[in-house]
Amino acid sequence: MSGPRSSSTGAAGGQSYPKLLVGLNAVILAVTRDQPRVLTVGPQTASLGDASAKPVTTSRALPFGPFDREHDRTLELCMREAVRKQSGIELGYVEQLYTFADKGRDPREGSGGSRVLSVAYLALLQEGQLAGVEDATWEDCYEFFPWEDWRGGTPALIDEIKAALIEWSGREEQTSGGPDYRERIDICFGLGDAGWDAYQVLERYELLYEARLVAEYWLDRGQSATNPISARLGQPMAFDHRRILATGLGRVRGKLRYRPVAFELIPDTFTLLRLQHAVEAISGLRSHKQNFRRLVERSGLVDGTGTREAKTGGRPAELFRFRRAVLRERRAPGVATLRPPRAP
Amino acid sequence: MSGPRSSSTGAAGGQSYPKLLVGLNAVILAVTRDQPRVLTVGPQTASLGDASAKPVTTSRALPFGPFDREHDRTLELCMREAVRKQSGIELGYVEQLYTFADKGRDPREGSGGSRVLSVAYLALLQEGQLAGVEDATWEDCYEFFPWEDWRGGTPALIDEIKAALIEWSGREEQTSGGPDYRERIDICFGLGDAGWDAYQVLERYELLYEARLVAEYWLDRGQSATNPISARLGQPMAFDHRRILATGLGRVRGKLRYRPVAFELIPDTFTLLRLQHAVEAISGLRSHKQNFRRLVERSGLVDGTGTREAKTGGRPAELFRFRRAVLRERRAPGVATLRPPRAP
DNA sequence: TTACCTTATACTCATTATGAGTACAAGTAG
DNA sequence: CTACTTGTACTCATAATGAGTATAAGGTAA
Repeated sequence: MSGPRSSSTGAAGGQSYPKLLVGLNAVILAVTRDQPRVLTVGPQTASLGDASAKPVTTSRALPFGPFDREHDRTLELCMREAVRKQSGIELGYVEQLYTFADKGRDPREGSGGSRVLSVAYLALLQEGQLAGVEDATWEDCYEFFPWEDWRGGTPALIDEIKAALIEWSGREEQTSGGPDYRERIDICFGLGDAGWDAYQVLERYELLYEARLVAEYWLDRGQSATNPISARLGQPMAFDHRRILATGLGRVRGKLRYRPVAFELIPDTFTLLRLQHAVEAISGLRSHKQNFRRLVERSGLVDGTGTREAKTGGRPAELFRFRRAVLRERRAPGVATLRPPRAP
Repeated sequence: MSGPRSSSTGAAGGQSYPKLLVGLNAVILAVTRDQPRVLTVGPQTASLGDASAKPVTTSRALPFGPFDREHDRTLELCMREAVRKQSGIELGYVEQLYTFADKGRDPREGSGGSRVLSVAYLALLQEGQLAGVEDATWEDCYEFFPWEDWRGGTPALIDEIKAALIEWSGREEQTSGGPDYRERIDICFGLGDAGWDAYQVLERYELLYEARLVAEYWLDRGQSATNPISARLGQPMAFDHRRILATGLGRVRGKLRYRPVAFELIPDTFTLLRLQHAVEAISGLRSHKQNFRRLVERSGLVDGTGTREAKTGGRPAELFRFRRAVLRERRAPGVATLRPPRAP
């Protein structure tokens, strides 16, 4: 691989701006068969430490592309174009997610000192628009974050994670007299009375990384994980893509609460159960069916179409449609509360 | 001003990444004397259209600096350092805001085709930590967004803005048979039953820009504003900095609702009224004093200190302190509801 | 056909949250 | 003392929420 040449410095307006490499990443989420999916490409060869070492793991990556400052008027357009080229998908709902530029985040930086800055975007795709995926595949989000799926109750993994984290924090405090990791552990994994906060996906991943439990910690250092739990903490992704995915998942979960983004994930016409399942898939939480219905209907976000779904094995459900006009009438609310049921 | 040289293209990992200029911006917010403030530098000379034209207006800019990929491990550290150098301020609470790279957003791009990408950060500063500002000044946020301050009831400006927007949308529809701007106007400025949504600062600014009402629309095109209302729509800022500030203000307002960020704006020890005033300053809305107190106390976010404030012209108020431990106990809530009082 | 399965939808009920007040407490200024 | 200021405690109606029970409307198997 040819290293990037030494960068020149552009002078503009009396300020000097060192140049660096700018790329784009896309976290493209969808829900199919009631599971949350993320579009991935690959397998990527994740190289160890510096670029000269030989590849070790193959893992999936998020779709990415260079930012083409010649042809693209905006970052978002460039990203849409890159995704279309890479996977054949035409994106709908898109928002900017985060910009990543930490040193060492991309092994392709090598030791040449070059730097890769990535602007990550989040996109939501309606089920039914998922055709035409070319060199990409849809993966279950919870393959990468098994501890984030609480739809079947508290995942068994959670206790193991807690134990491993507490053990780690104990060791840390002995050596460095370190900060109170205990508080962070409590907050992230809901040990106190706080309970589980679905929103904090990134905080949890970062804590697991710091605690050296996820595979990426070791991959980034050219080693392999020693702790037996690591193998059970989900698939690693290429580069820092699992961190980016965590950022994206956390973002949608948060937004579900106060913006009607759930409708970006389902077809234009849907039953309330389908809407509910989409929300549950993303949030990783179950909700009370009757109350969910009440919430959605009262919010004025949907219009009944009068038609009903055929052949469902039970009473046929009415089909609804998202009512855009609501945005004008009330403060556009979300359709999720994201609270796990409280203990009795 | 010397134009940037033509950029070279770095090849990494088989991908080619065109280089471009990367800068950082900081939206630094604080509350002093119950007013929301933003730290600005300048005056900047905003040049017209391309770089060769002569400057026309002097306006304030957000603190900025180049991203130094040699010395800075992360974007955030670089930004903290740049702010320290430019203003002497040591930042506390910081979060990444948005990355801006639209073509033409920075006149320094000139016609040479170079491109400036800025990563903007949001920082909140506690009152009392504001000393030592060197080449920078604190400006009232509402100098830039006079229509965003509803603490004294609906601003008179709002009706004028609505009228101007409706007039514009009418003209637009005639010429281009355009989309229904009316709906956007309704949503942004609360014409329907939706009422005012404090959160949508950016959406409103962008609508005003599109409608050619704010000065920047004309400055960006090397002309001066024709509509008489433009002069009353607040101070313009350099480049696209008013848009960045709008993004920042909208972000904090949103976050007030669901995270305890208000405490980042006030001293460690405070009366509830001071907390309330900080929230009101940022949100631009008044709240009911007794209910605000109830909300804050019940949320468990604060601890009384037993001591009380001296010499206040009335009954002395108890001093409180933010209770970090709450983060462990419950889902960390905000201390604002951001609803304007409903009409009776 | 009926019994029984499924899923959908309606309604109830207790608890809590919210918006809008009133009442009273504890200081200062005259 | 009285008037005025700001702080704090309560009340009360209404709305939102969590957790059920009951009933409706389709299927299929005996």
